[in-house]
Amino acid sequence: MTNDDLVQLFKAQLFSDLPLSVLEGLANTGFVQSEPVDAVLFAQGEMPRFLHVIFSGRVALVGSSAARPALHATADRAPHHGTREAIVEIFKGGDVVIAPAVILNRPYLMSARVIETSRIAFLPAESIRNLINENPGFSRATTSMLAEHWRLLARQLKGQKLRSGTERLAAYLVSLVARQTDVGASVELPLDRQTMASWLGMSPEHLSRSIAQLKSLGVVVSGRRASIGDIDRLRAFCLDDDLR
Amino acid sequence: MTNDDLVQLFKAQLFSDLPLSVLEGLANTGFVQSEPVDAVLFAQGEMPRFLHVIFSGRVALVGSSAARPALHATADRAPHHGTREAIVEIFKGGDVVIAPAVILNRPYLMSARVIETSRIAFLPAESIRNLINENPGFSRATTSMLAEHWRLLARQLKGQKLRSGTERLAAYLVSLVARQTDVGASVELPLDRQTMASWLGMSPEHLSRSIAQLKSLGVVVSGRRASIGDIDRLRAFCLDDDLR
DNA sequence: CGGTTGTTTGAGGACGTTCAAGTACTGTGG
DNA sequence: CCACAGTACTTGAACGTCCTCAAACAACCG
Repeated sequence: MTNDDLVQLFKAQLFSDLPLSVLEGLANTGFVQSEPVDAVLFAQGEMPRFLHVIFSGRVALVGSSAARPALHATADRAPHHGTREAIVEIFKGGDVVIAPAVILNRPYLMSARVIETSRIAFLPAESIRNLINENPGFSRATTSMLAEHWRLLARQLKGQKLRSGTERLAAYLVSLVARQTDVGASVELPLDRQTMASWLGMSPEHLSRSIAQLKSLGVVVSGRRASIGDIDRLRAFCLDDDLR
Repeated sequence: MTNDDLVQLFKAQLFSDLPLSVLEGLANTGFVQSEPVDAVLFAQGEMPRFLHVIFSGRVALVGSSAARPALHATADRAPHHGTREAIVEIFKGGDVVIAPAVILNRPYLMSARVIETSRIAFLPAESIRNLINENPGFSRATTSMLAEHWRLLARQLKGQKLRSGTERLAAYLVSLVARQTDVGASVELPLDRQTMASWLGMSPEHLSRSIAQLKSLGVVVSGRRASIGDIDRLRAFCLDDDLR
């Protein structure tokens, strides 16, 4: 691992309180690698071997299951794909990809797939578990991170249960704007439509129509740019009681 | 807090590694109380004042939002309720009710409502945060607990995104059977239909119909008893790849 | 026994998906 | 630069799922 990599690692929230010597020790047990789109970091059911720290790019957590056996079993008419998939979470630079499985040393509940070329550090699961046991500061940092992540998921689940598809899209746009520092109206969408649809929990077609619907609220989306006429109207529409 | 309460506290996973003296200290900062059905432990948006440990009974985490403003604004026809609600998680004896907000000292994302008369310990948030900082063992225990909880939610979210309502019901029944030690066919449903429906993310009416659908798979539900003819068939139906 | 509450059933409608076709957008080789 | 894929996105129509509203039952409690 180069010195530059060490700096990157340091920048990740989780490691930023670690004394340099400890961080170096940790870094030496791992390695850094570039991963192309569609690379699979790990698959649902596998035992975790590494904790993945994303330096740049984006990685999606994907849940999948076999396509349904059909209630009124109509013979074996195998459809073209055979699996249903849904993106459950998306991680980006500075994030750590699912500590829970690593910490508990239990099989992954989901797969991780690179959706934007990424540089990723692979830290051996064992090193991480040891560090948690031996370094109280790191243990506390982990606690905070997990608590944050829990809240992310909880917010997701809440949205999934009580917002419609179009409302979720609106909420997503609002969250993008919030993250941007630039004042107002125009945001860059970091995801393509397919990914976005899966992440928002709807079909790509429906996403398209949802976008069309939001036009009546002054939102225009074209390619990867979204311009928002009146953010407050959007906020009202998606029932944004989002708490930090 | 009585001695008996102390034992109960000790039984909760989270505290079972704590030295008795420390546990006593913690217990002395808090109190125990019985709460009737419909009691609200805390509301969405509030700052956490206590960590709640459930000794017995059941508590639901409820997300809520104002009812939608309607896209094609058809005047102000206020419906009878005005809020949409969804149960996001259900906790029972031995569980700790949402550590994340307490740990991070941030407003609750959801409300907690008692759905079955409960005995609950209230431990001051401040005591918990101090304990995490001062006691590495407790910090580690917290880490494990949060990791577990993350996985619970992740499983939920996954199910929500790629299972149909009826499939979720089937999965729920399967999970109930798994938890039971008694061999086979009959399970007691711990929730009433309303709560169950909300928890499974559907309307009570739809739950009713889903139950009816499962009859063709050999499941008979009547009142609070469900008898399952062939568990493996159920498992297959709901695409049960559930990993522990 | 009537009132209250909780579950079921039925009909109609909203939301969302699928399949199929059409329309950009991209890069490639001529 | 243009024609040509190939891919992504949009649009349309038909269907399914799930929700709402209203009414019928059922069970419980005074």
